[in-house]
Amino acid sequence: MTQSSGIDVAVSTVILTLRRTADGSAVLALPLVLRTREPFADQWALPGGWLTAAESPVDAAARTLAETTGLTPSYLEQLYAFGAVDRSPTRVVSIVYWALLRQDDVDAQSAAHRASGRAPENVRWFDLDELPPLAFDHGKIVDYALWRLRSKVGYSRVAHGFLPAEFTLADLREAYEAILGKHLDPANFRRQVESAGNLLPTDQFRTGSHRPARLYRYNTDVELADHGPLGPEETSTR
Amino acid sequence: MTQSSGIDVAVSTVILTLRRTADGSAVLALPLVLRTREPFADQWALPGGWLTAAESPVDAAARTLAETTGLTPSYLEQLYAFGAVDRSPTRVVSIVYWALLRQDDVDAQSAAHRASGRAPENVRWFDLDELPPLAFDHGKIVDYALWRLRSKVGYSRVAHGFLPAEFTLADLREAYEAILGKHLDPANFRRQVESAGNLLPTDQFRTGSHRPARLYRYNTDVELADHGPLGPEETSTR
DNA sequence: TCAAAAGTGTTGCATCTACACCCATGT
DNA sequence: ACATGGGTGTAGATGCAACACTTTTGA
Repeated sequence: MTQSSGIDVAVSTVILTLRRTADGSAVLALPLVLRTREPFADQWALPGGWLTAAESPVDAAARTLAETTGLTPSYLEQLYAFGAVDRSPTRVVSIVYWALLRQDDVDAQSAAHRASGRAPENVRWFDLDELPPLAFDHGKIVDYALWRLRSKVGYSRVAHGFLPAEFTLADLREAYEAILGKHLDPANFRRQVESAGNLLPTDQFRTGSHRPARLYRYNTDVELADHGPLGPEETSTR
Repeated sequence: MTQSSGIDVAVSTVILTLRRTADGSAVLALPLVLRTREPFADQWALPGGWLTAAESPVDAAARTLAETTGLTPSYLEQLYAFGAVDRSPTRVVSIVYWALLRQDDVDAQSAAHRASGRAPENVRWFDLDELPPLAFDHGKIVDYALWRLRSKVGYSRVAHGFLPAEFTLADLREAYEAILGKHLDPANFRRQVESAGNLLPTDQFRTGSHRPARLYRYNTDVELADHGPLGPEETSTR
């Protein structure tokens, strides 16, 4: 016997990464799924699925994320539980997560998909400034995820979730600039992140353009984000 | 036909207020409900109930809050959706809210209950430092609610949710001190809240002790808290 | 007149911002 | 050699913590 009969529980995820554009700049991008059935057939929606009896919401988010992109996120956190009565023709409560993917992971996976010819047909990546109209209340949900990302980038290390293991300060600054949508002073940016103490300088340098830039790693002793007393069971970082 | 069969959706709320202790200081307090049936019979738990098909989660939170305390909250916001498989013997996803009640509202309601003799038998208010062991994962949930309150008091006006319409700066500072658990410099506190521009001075003064203190009101043009792009449908303030 | 809280002034320290400047490399 | 991004130095503005000080009331 169920106590809240007639209410289904779904899990969806706003999956964000940085895409390198043709002109060399970086923009936020996310994958959407083309719906094949009603309601909202033939419209784009966030990846997700029903919560099953045997898995926790965060596991369901990771599972549907893997099914959509073939990848494991570098950051995954609950965003909000949406449950307005009229948000879907049937009564659905959606527990929504937001995730960050590493740029290089996405590139590798895209290349593998192209090579094998087995890329999922109904999944497409969209730049954030070219989003189509979304099914359900998913447009509002994406806005909220971006707001959370922008709020959190100021006081935590979430921006690192977009970058590979080793990166230059210019890479990191570019991620911040793409998230915040404004330019940052390279000199001041350097001092800020250095004094935060989360970065470990390596002996490697990236060459190729002009003066070589030192490569840094994360100090993995420090968590990617402060998630309060909930701990890593509820907010996964890699 | 349900898609996520066997999963029930519950709504619970961490309801916080400031209690005036015998020695004149202020402490955080919250109401708990003594469970009458299994699981966790005879243990204290957060107020709540099942989400019904016809109401949104925030409405359900406001409803169960009214049933428990007879009151309307001055602040109500979603905290987190808890859904670990093993958090209850049956599969339950709990959408948890946190709410603030005005001190004077609680006092008035308590007096009314005492006068009428109809106070709910199985509801009791506990000071935060004297909480009993809680049912389910509700102890962890209370910890998280406190963490959110303490994080949010720094950059928003949530502390005002504890106070009546007119209050002195000492009242407001006392609320901050109870939330943060430390003393604040009265001079610097005054300058901070004055420069924030959220307070409207009145012509009234509170007399009785020593030098009379000016009474202030909230500037209701400014929302109690910045809740991002979700808007007041999802986060209610009064 | 004295204790205590209300309210104001001031100083010093830390941080942020803007921008000038030097460094090292590919072309 | 020079353009370009990497990296350092520094002066001014801003914000905050600490604390001395004045004001106003009740007792």
